Amino acid sequence: MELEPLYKPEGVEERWQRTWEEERLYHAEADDPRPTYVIAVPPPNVTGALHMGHALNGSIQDALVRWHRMRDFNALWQPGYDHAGIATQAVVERQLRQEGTSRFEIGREAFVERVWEWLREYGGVIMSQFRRLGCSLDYERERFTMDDAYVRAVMRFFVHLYERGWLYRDNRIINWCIDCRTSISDLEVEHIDVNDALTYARYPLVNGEGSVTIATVRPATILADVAIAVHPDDERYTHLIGKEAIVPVVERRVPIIADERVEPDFGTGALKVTPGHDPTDFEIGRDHGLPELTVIGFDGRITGDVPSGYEGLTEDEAAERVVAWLREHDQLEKRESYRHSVGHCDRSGTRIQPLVSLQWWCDMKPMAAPAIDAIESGRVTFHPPVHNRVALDWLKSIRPWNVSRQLWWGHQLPIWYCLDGHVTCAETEPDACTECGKRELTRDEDVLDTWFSSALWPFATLGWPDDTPELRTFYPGEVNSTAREIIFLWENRMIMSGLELMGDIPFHDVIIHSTILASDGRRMSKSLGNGVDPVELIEEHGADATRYGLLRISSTQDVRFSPQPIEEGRRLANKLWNASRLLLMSGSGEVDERPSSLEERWILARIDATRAEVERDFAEYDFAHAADRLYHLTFDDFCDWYLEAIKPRLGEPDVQATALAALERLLKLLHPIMPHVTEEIWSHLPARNSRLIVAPWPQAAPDYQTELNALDQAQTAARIYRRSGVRIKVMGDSLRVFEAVVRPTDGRQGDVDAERARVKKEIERAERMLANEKFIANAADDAVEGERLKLAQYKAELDALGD
RNA sequence: GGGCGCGUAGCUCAGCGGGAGAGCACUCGCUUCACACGCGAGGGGUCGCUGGUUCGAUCCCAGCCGCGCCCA
Repeated sequence: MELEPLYKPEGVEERWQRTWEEERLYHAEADDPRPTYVIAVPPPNVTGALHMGHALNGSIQDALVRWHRMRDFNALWQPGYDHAGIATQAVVERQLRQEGTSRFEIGREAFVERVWEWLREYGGVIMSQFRRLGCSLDYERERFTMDDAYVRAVMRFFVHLYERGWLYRDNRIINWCIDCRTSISDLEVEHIDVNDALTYARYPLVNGEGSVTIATVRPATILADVAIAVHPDDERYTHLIGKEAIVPVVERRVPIIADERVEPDFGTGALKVTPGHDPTDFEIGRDHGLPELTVIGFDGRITGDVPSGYEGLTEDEAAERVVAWLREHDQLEKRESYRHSVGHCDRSGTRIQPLVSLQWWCDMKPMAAPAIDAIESGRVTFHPPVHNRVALDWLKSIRPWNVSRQLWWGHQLPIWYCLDGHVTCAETEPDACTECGKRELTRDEDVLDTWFSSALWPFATLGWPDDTPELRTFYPGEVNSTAREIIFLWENRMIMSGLELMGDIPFHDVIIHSTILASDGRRMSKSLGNGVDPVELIEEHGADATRYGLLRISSTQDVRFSPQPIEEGRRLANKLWNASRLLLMSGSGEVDERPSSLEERWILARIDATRAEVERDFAEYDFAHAADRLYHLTFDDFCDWYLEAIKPRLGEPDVQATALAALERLLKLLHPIMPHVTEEIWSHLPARNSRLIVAPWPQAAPDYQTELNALDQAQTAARIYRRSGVRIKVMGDSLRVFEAVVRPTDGRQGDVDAERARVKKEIERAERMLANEKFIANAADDAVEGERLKLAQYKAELDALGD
């Protein structure tokens, strides 16, 4: 058989990817009677390209899916995309801008059509990149959150929540992004430290009784002040509670109130209350029945009932004018520099403008309660387990969710208003107002938060709300795997919606994988330009090597990217390839376990022990250790010991057959991590007409377990000989293995005394420990036993050195 | 402000109560008929610092010093 001495993944990998998909080996059927194993891929953004997080997460999920497929599960890995409302709309709006037009000029219908056009041309590249990584997603089942069927599920969900009374329209404070021109949820706000100025302003008390000084980072919002608040226990201000102060510039009389949310240590301890433009102030305002004035509009400019000259200014311009006013009126106490954390839009990076706006809100508390119970009872478990608490903390302090977005791309709210302002909520366009029967209805212009639809992913992709065979077979799934920042955005919401709509959790285990940082220790980001493109890694090293390398570093903590583990994967693929070459080129015709010698029983025992360990690793989602074990099994045990030991007998049919059987076991263990090279080698095995991807995972082989230490003598002899040239006494099979592997040369003179001295030192150490009465008395039994065992081994070694 | 995590070999990281590990890098020796993307040998670490618990601490506890993340 002719095989290249260097394994080249290019071509081979694509060929198997095509074959697997064409032979529908990725596909799962709903009427398959076997137990199911289901993972729904976290739907990537339809506009995006594969990044390192996707690649790692894909490697993790594919390893699990392939492993279960081999273990005879009906394994479904559900693919698809979300529509990424803000991101997609932004891309198309930019295109329109370049054409000199805008969405407002072409209108909503034409705009949405443009988005679809854009998606047809440029959208959805990630699935082809997942294919190139070897991910065995069931591509026939690709779903999109804007599919007609999916839209229907979203509408059903909305109406369901509305009928439950959990959806309501209210003027509340929102996170407004001036660039995206929409509200965003709390979770899409990123807090960044910025340098600001803290302005101390004196507010005179009514009736000339002095003044109270407040500190603010946003002087422009003084225009919307409606109160001064102090902490009820703050003795400096107790005498002021109940009195009134006069807001600068606008000369408004406002009450001085007491509220525990005021931080006495911040600034002067007196807080200007601006419910219209600050989340905490908004809460205080609601509790105290204060008005909610807004003076900054959706364009970020001053608006509303403000003194002349302010309207139309930017916030900074207005702030300057306010400060000038304070200075002129001797009400400016001081300004000092101040560094603090400020909310920014995580898409555009723009500073968030909190403002009060009429939006649709979802009361999350009723849905959070069952989700809390699911996690606390262990029905849903996060891995690593620290994240259980992270998820629970968020659920327990959950706040109303602003679900409407001022966009055109997405799921338009199924809400219609009649001329009298009555609200009709229906899955499809109603004929008339349900309250007054008027037939003239206007649909709410807003669309839903993208995550509102993503929350339905584990069951909407399976056909919900219809009662489909897929839904009955594949829900609930087993696992969801994602990045840390997605815990609240997605995992918690899927758990909530699954429990609410399906009456069951969507999955049992949530894997939170590590974040792969750039080599400088910072997050990979487009703006920093420090990212590494996984597609380039695949092209350079192969998908197998990339998968191996990513899994190898997928520890529980964040890890800096380095190409070394991927190169390690490439070497592993090459090693495996060459080990197979050796066996295949020796002209074997059979694959059968017929172990007759020490080293044959030993390698089968080693492979089987590793099988058990890898199973445990996979079950614990510890892919780094699984990869490491398989690397050392291949290099050290299989190649350096077993293959070297049998080389002199490779011409014997039984030896060949056993070796191929051992190789077959090894290939199976490696397949979930390195599917391509293993399938390629598998295809070269004699009489092969099946595929490794669906080959049965090796069964436990208890027969071999007794041989795990069989090579100890030969290995000890090899270690000593290679280091010092000293040959110790070895007999029987061990001697034969020693000679085959080490190939000792005659006449090499070793320093026996030095070796004896080294072993004696070890013996002394062990004897010293065992002579310590407190050690014997206090240490665990197996610790003591371990020392006795080591002592015995060293004594035997000394004996073999010819004492 | 609240919470979580991390500081172990030059680099990237395992280990987390009983003799300091892996891969890469480095040094030396091998073109041995599967593989030089290989084989063998080796150098290199007061396991952030200071205390404490323990027969025994890289591992547990407390404090400190650095670094990072999440939430508000």
